Amino acid sequence: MTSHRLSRADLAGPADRVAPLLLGAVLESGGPQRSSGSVAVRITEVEAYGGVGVDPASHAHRGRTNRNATMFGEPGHLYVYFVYGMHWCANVVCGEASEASAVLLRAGEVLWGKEVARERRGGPRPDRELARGPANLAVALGITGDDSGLDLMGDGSEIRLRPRQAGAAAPDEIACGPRVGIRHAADRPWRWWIAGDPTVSRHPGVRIDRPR
DNA sequence: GCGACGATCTCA
DNA sequence: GAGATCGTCGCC
Repeated sequence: MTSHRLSRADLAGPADRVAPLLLGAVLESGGPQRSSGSVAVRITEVEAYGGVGVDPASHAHRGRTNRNATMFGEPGHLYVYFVYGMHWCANVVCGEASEASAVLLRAGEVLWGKEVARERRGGPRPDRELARGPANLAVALGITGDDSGLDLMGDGSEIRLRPRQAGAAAPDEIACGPRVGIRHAADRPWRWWIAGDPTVSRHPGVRIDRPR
């Protein structure tokens, strides 16, 4: 246990180095800690996305646009984008400002605020599924496009990022593999997750589709 | 201005 | 295996 806040400097490294550091970190949304309405998620699965020109799978690959503008800003800010006409996905901006890299938060374990999260997910659901998958994680935390650009490192921020506790998610418990759902640079092993954690969205080689 | 497609999820 | 559903971006 530590009161050390994850610093902006910690996030200023390259996405593929920052990403595994975020495993075990806690993202909290809403009012004061553990007050009603507040939801906290321990991050269990992430993906790194590089910046301009270096990562064909990244939104920033072709340069700055209106949508990805937040990625070009300070590390430690929240980048939220809309996909498939219905889902929001949350990222932590990292790297040096203007580098435009980010870490997609793919899954987490809801630590508190489970009932709020369950309501937002729209009905009865096992705890481990409350924030499993990037779109579901955003729903559980109540994150939408309105939150894009928020400073996650600010004490008074609506959404806050806290470092993982000492000892949690030790390196030998971290697994990595290819990113999910992308076409370009699909072989780059830039997805990290906490090995064996039931809240991770997909495990390699494990079929999660229901059998027909 | 238009059209194709996507860092997904759910149900069958 | 496919549908839901719409903002974004590249290209005409």
